[in-house]
Amino acid sequence: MGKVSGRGGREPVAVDVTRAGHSAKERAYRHTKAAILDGSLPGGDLISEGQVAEVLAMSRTPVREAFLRLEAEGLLRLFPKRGALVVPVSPAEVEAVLEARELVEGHAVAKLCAAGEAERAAVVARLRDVLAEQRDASAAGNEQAFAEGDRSFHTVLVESAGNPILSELYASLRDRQLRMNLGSLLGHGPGRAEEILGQHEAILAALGPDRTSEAHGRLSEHLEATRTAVLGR
Amino acid sequence: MGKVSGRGGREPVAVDVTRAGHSAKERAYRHTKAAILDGSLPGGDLISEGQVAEVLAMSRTPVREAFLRLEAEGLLRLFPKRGALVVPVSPAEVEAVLEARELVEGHAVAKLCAAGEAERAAVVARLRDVLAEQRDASAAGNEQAFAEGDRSFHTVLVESAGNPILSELYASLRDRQLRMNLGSLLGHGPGRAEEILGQHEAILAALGPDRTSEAHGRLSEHLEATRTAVLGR
DNA sequence: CGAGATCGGGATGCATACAAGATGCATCAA
DNA sequence: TTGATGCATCTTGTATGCATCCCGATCTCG
Repeated sequence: MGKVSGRGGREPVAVDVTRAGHSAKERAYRHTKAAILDGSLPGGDLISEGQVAEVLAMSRTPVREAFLRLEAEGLLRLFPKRGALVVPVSPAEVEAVLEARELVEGHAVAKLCAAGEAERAAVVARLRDVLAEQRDASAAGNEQAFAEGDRSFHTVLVESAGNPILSELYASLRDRQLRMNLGSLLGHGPGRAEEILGQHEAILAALGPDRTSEAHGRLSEHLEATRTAVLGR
Repeated sequence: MGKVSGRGGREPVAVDVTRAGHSAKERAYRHTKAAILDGSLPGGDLISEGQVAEVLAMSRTPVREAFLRLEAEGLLRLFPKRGALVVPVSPAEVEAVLEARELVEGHAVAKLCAAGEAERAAVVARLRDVLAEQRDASAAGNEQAFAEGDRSFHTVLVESAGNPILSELYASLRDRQLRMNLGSLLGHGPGRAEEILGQHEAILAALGPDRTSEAHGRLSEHLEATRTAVLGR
């Protein structure tokens, strides 16, 4: 294991566990995706395989595959012989993403409400843990950790439904929304964090048998707040 | 897939693979996808880029990209340095697909019930057209046309919600389910076709304001029938 | 006889080469 | 001045070569 390739020095060989992070394709994918999500590559930009390949010191081949994958995720749009367009975030897309989110999360919530006592308790426990972490992050003023906690909360919720297809879709939705939050999540003050925490708690508190519609309502309120926050109000 | 506008409707398929003029990548994609969906490549098979490339008389590069795309759609699973596994259809996947379908279609139905009179009437008119075609196909014993009509019916329904993300997901779900229907849709007699037509009519008839739960119920019944049919009962 | 080393075939991962489409601009004719 | 045309250049599409990796069959040794 850990053979140094014949060409020039590569990165240090780390543990070879399932963490497939050091294939060129993966690096190209992560790099480009990160650049799109954090706003380094603004929507509307036209980028080329060659650019990225040069920056990452690799050939166009892995970059090409990364682009293809990003197109499937809806972050890039490939134009034949012209280049790759960083899909701009439109209000319509914001709406579509939030609608899909509400649909998927609402389904998970409903399923959870209808689930057996034991299973629901287990999920609720995990949600409480995440919520506690998020509360700590908020208190510490750690925006990054807070955002991750937010993602975890919703992800745990969705995955409790046990449907891989919906989970995967949801992950993609979150990624897309990340781009939209750029100016809004960071721009709003600490009051926003408190609001989010409160809404998460409300959802959590409403999880229970025969309370489906209540839980769904709380979720809708939460996403509605997100909507107004993202749309810049 | 299949744009309804533009080129003529009933066309002898089976040519689109050999049709030059499309890119090699596209040909590789269609060829492989068709082979998976129609059962020529059974689930569990391990195929290689080289095989397909040789059959289609092209290099591995476009085939590689087609494989990547098919993996994103959940039809292939790529193993590093090993090959591409045609994902076998498991009961769990059937369940996941049907659950997701019900979620998306149910959402569309609910939205349609809540929509304005004019818009709903327009969609209903289109659905009636499709249903009529499907009825004709059934009467003519044209399995192929009947299946296409079925697909159209549900697709029109979903697209009426106006959410591209959900529409795209739905298309992918239909593709996956196509594989599951191989032995079931064709195996069942004409009684099944009548049943499907009746359920489509029932859904159509239940579309209206304040009838959301009724329409949803009809839809659930329809999908439940599909479930038992697909699962071999 | 069994367990580990070894070797060969097959497949992928990536780099590189080449061809062709698309675009913008300078040039030229009317 | 204006519009058409040809060219330089950028970018992708595809082919091909090589290195690497994985797996199974065989061989060797205890």
